[in-house]
Amino acid sequence: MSDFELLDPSGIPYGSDPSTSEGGPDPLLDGLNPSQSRAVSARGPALLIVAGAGSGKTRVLTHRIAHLIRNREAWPSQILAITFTNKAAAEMRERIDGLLGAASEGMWVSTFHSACVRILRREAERFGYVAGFTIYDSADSRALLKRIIKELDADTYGFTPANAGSKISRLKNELTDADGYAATMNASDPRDRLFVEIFKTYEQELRRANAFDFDDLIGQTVQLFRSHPDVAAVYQRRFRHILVDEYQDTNHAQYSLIRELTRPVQAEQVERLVPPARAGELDAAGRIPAASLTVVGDSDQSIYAFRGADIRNIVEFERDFSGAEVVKLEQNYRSTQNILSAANAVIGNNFDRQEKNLWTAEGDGERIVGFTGYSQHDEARFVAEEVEDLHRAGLAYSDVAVFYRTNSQTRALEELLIRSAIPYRVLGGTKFYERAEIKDAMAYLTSIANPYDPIAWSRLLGAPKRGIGPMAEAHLANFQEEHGLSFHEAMLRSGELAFGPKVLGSIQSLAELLTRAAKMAAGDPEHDQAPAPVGDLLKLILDETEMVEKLRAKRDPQDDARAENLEELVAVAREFDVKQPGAGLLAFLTEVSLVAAADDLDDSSGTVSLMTMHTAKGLEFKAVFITGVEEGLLPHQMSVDEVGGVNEERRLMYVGITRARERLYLTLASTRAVFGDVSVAMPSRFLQEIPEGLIDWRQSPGEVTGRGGTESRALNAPRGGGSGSAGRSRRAVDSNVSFGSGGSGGFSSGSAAVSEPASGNMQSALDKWRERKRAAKATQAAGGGFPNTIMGSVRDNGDLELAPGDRIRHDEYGEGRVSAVTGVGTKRIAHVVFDSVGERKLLVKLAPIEKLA
DNA sequence: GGTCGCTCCGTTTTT
DNA sequence: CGGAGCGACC
Repeated sequence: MSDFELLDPSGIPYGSDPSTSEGGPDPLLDGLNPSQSRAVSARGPALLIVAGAGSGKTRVLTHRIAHLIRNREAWPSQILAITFTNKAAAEMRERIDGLLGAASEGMWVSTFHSACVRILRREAERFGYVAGFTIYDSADSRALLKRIIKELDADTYGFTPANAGSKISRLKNELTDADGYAATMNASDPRDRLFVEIFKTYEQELRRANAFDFDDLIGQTVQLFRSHPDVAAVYQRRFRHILVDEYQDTNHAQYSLIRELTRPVQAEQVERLVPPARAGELDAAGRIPAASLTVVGDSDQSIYAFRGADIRNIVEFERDFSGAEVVKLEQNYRSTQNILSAANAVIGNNFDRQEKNLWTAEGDGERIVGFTGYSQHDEARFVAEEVEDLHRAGLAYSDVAVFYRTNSQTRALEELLIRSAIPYRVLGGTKFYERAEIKDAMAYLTSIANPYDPIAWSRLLGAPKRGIGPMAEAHLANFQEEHGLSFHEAMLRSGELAFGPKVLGSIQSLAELLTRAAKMAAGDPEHDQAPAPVGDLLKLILDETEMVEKLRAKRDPQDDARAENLEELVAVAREFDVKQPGAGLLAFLTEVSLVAAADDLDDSSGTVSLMTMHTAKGLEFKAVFITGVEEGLLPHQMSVDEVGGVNEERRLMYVGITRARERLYLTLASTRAVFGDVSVAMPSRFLQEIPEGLIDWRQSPGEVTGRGGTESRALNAPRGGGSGSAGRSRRAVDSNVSFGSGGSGGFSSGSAAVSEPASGNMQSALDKWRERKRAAKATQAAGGGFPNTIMGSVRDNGDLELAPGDRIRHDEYGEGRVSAVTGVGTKRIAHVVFDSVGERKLLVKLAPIEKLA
C-alpha cells in the first residue's frame, strides 16, 4: 500500500554517497567514541556490532539509520529495523524522528512478528489464506491441540496439549514441518507416528480456521519467500538496509528470514518487478544487489535458547556473511564500575565465550548491597524498606525495578509493597489479555474478523452462558463443516437443525448480533459508511450480551474485578481508535496479539517495576533488586540438568546485573515455600563468583543459616557475629506466633508441618477458612485502590481511624507514633515514626497495625 | 444443561 | 496454595 509509494522517486542509487564529502564535523557522529563512530559510518554488505551491555547500542543504531537518511544513501522506506519488543521499536522511531524531524515515515521499525504479519496480511491470498487471518496465541494453540489429542486418543500415549505444543513450536522454529519430521523420525515408534498425526492435523486445522500460530508468522513468511521468488523480490528490492537488534536471540526461522531478505534479486525476477527497476538499482549482471545487513548483539546476553535462539547465529556471523566487518563496543555508559566488575566476574565463568570486558570512566560508585532474609517474606520486607529509603533519598519510584527468576515470586513482593504503600506494577505474568473475561470479549471481535475461526467461536458460545452447550456446539460445527459455511452462516441457518425452541432462540439472536457487528466492522463504502471504531464494536457486544452486568450481579468479589477489566478493555479499544483512527478491527487484533510484556512499561507511571529477568532485557534502572539469588532458583533447578543450562542462567544473571545504573541489590532467602511446605535454600553459586569486596552484606547468608553450616563456608561473607543470632531468635519466635494466630494477618503460609498432626490439621483448616473470608471482604472493600490486588493474603483494618499523635503497634516494626495521615478512602496513608526503625509510610487499610489506647 | 464442589495436578524463562 | 478439570447433583 502506501509504503510502496514512498520508494525513492528521484532514483538515487543505493551506495551513492553524495554528501559525506561535505566539510565540517558530522553532528550525527559528534559525541560518539571511536568505536561507536565507526559503527555508525561503516558501509559494506554486512556489519556486526558487538555491543556489550550499556555500551550505547540504541544510540549507535538510531544514529546509523539517521546517518543513512541524512546522507541520502537511503530513503526511510528502504529501511527495515527489527527490534525485540514493540516498545523498543516505538522508542527507536521516536529517537530517529528526534534526530531528523519526522523522517521515520515509511520506515519499517518493528518486531520480527509484527513485520511478518504485515507481509502475510498483504500476501495472504497468494497461498490460500485470507487477510483477516487470526493469530493464535499459545492458549489458543493449546485449545486446538487439546481437541486434536482427544480425537486421536493420543493422551493415552502421554501427549498433552502443552508437550505436543512445545515440540511443534520447537520444530517450527527449525522450519521443520510435519512431513519433514516424518522423514527423520523413527517410523517404528508408534509414539512418533502418532505425533506426526497430531502435527499434521494441527496444521490442517489451522489452515481451515484461517489462523496462524506465533511460530507460523515467521516460518510461513520464510516459506512464502522461498516458494514465491517474485514476492520475495518485492521485499528484497525494497529493503536496502536491514538492521537487527538483539541478534544473539534470533532462532533459525528468524535467521532464515533475514537470509531471504538479504539475497540479491536475480535478473529474471527483476523483469517482473512493478514498478520496473531503474538502471541505477542494478549491478553489472542486471541484478539488484543484496541489501546491506547490520546486526547488533552480545552473545553474553543470549537468554532465549529455550525458545530456539541459536547463539551460533551471532558467533558465526562473519563466516556467514562474507565481507562482514565487526565493531566492538566495550565502553559502558550505564553502570558504575562496581556493578560492571560484578557482571564481568560472573560472566567470566562462562568458558565458551569470546573475551570481553566492560569498563566505565565514571568511577566505582556505591558497593553492591547483599541481604539474606529468613523467608521470602523477610526478603520482600527488606526490598520494600530499601525501596522506601531510596525514595526518601530522592529517587523516583519509576527508577527502581525488582527482578526475579520466576513469575511466582511476585506474590510475596506484592504483599509487602502493598502494605508499605509503595506504588508498583507487575510487567508480564498473568497478562491482561490472558484473563478469561478478556479472552471472552476478544473472542467476539476475533470471530467478527474471521468467522471461520473455531476457537474464537467456541469460546464466545459459552460466554456468557446462554444455554448453548457442547451438544448444540457439536451439531453446529458439523453443519458448518458439511456445508462449507462460516460459523456465522451456520448459526443463521440453525433452523434447519433439530434444536429446541429455547436453544434455537439463543443461537439465532447470537447470530444476529454477530452479523450486525460484522457489518458495522466492514462499513459500507457504497453508502459512504466508514468501518465502525473498535470501541463501538466492543461496546455493542458487551451491551447486547450483558457480560458486564452479569458479572456485577454475582456475589464473588473477584467478578467485580473482572467487570472492571472489561471496562478497561473498552478504554483500551477507544484509545486505539483515537491513536490510529480508521485503522480498523484487524489492526487492533494484530496489535493485541503481539504485545510483549515489556511493552506496557510506562516510564511516567511513577511506579516501581516488577518483572522477570527475561523481561528486563534491554531496559535499565537507577536501582535494581535481584531477588531469590539461590541455588535452584537462579540458576533454576530445571536448567541445572540441561546441557549449557547453567551457562544460560549465568548470562541471565549477567543481564540482570547490567540493568543497574547506580545501585544494585542482591537478595535471597534462607528458606522458601515450595507448594505448601518450607524448604531450605542455599545461596546461589553466582554470589561466590562476585569478588567479596564488592558486596556489602547487610545480612549475609552465614548470619542467617548460622551454626557454621556448609553454606556459610562456601561464601565470601563475613562470619556472622553476635548480633545476628539475637535477631534470628527474635524472628523465629515471630514467625511461630503468626502461624498460631490465624486472625492476626501476616504470614500464615508458614510451617504447620512440624506440629502435632491432629490439632495442626484443625488449626490449618480453620486458618484457611478465616483467611478466605477475610480476603473476600478485603477485596470487596478495597475496590479501585491499587492496580494489583492480591487475593487471599491481604488483611483489612476496616475503618480504622488514625490521627497525628496516635500510638500504634506494627507486627514487625513495633510501636510508633503517627505523624501525619494523607490520602483518602482506601488509599489513606499513615506516616509513622517508629521507636526502633524510624519513619515508615503505611497503608492504613492493609498494614498489620493496631491502634493503642 | 448449569452449578457446585471435589480432587488432582503442577511451577522456567516468552514473541 | 492455586487453578483446572471432572463428576455428581439441581
